[in-house]
Amino acid sequence: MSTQAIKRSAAAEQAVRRIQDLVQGRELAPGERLPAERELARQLGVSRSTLREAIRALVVMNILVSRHGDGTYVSSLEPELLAEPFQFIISISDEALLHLFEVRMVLETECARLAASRIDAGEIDELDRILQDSEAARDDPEELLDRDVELHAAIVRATRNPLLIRIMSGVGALALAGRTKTVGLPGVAATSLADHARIVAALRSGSAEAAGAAMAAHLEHVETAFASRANEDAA
Amino acid sequence: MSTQAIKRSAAAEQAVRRIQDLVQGRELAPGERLPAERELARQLGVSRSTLREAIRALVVMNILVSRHGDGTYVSSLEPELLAEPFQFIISISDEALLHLFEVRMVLETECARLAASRIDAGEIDELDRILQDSEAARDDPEELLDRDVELHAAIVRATRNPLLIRIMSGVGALALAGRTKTVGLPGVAATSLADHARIVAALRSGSAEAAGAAMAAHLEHVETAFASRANEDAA
DNA sequence: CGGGATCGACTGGTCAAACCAATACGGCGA
DNA sequence: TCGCCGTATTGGTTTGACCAGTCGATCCCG
Repeated sequence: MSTQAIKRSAAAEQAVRRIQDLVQGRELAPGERLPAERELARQLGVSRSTLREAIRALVVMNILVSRHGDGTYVSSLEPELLAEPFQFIISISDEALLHLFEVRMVLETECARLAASRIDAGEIDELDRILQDSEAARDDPEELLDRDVELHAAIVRATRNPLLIRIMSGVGALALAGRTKTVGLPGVAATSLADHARIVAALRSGSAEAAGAAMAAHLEHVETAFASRANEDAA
Repeated sequence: MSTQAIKRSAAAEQAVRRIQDLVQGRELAPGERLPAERELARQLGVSRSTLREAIRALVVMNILVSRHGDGTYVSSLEPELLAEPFQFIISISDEALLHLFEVRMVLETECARLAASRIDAGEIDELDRILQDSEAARDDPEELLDRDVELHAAIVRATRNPLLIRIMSGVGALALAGRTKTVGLPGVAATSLADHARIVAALRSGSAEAAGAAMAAHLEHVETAFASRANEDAA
C-alpha cells in the first residue's frame, strides 16, 4: 500500500479519498483485509479517531465491512451492494404521489418486458406461489396488500439489474402509500388478482410484449379505480 | 427533534440511521442547521467521537454539510448531489455501466415519448440552442459533454413529472461517470450530434413514437460503441 | 493421542478530555 | 456610520484509556 502523510487539515476527507482510491485502483482487492486501525492510522499519519471517521463513511457506503474483533475488509463491491444506499435519493421526495402512477407505468411495464426474457423456472414458481397465496387471502386486505407488493418486487428482481431494483424499491416504497388507498376499493382486489395472473402467464410464455402489455393494463386499471374514487370523494 | 438514548453497541450505525430518518422524514429540512456536535451527542446519548463518525458518513454522502467554525447543516438534497458519491459504482465495474445503459434505455426513451406530447415552443427553442452550441463545440470534448448532459436534462424536464425528473437527475449523475468513457471514442461525437438532432426533430413534430425511437436508437449507438471498445480492450 | 475448554493477544467499538482552527457576532473606536 | 477586533461558539484533530468480540495457541482431561 502506498501511503503518504496527510496534512492536518481536512485529514478525514483525504483519508476517505485515499482509501477509496486504493479500492478503485484495485490495489485493495474485494475481500482483502486492511491493516488494523492503529497501524493504518500510523501509516496515513492521522489519529485513529480521524481514520475511524473515514472508515465509517466507507462502511456506510458498503465499500468496506468492519467485523468487530476481527478486522476491516473491502466488501465484495457487487453493484447490488453498492447501489443500496442509492435508494435514499428517491425516497426523499414526498410531493410525488400525483406522478407516481406515470413513473410506475414507465418503469414497471419495462421491468415486465425485461423480466420476460430473463426469468427462470424457480422465479416463475415463486410467482405462482404468490398468486396462490393471494387467492387464499382474497378476503384479507392486509394480506392481499403484502402479496401484491411481493409479486411486483419479485418481477422487478427478475430483471437482474441491481440499479433498476434499487430505483424500483424506492418507487415501491412510495407506491405502498398509494396502494393502501386503492386495495380497499370495491372490485379492485378481484381485478388485480386477474391482472396478476395474466402477467405471470405472460412471463411464463416469455413474451416481452405480452408481459409489458399485461403490466400496463394492470396499472391502468388501478389508476382509473383510484381516479374515480378521488372523484367520488370530491363530490 | 425526537431523540432517545442509543444502546451502547452499534451506536454509530444507529446514529447514522437516526439522523438519516430525521432528514428523510423532513423533520430536518434542507439547509436547516443541526444542533452543535457536543449538544447533539448529549441528546443522542453517545460520545462526540461516535456522533462525529455518523456525521462524517453523512457528509461523505452529501446528505450533510459541515462548515468549520459555523455548524453542520442539511444539504440541499438535490438528487445530482446525492447521486455523486455513487459514481464510484460505475467506475468500479463495466457490469454496472451496462446496467446503467439499460436503465437509461428504459427511462429516457419513455421520457422522450412523454416529452413529445408536453413540450412547448420555448423548450423546443432551448433544445435548438443546445444543438447549435453542440455543433459549435464539435471539437471540444469537455464542452460537448456539458451540452450532451444539458440536452438530456432538458428533455426530461419537458415531461413535467417531478418524480421522473428527480429519478433521472440521479441516474444522470451516475451516467456522467460513464459518459466520460464514451464521449472520447472515435465517431461517437459525430453520431451523437446527428442522433440529438433527430431526437429534437421528433419532439418538434410531437410524435411520441418517433421521439422514443430516436432516443432508443441514440442510446443503442452509444452502448454498442462502448461495448466494442470494451472488446478491444480485452483483445 | 485426540478433543474440548481456556486463556491471551489482537481487533474493532466507544468514551473522555483536551487543544487547534475557523467562523460569527457584538462591542468598541475612528 | 463604518470598520476593526476580541471573544464565544463550532467543527477538526489528537491522545489515551477501556470495553467487547474473535481467533488461535496452549493446556488439560479423557
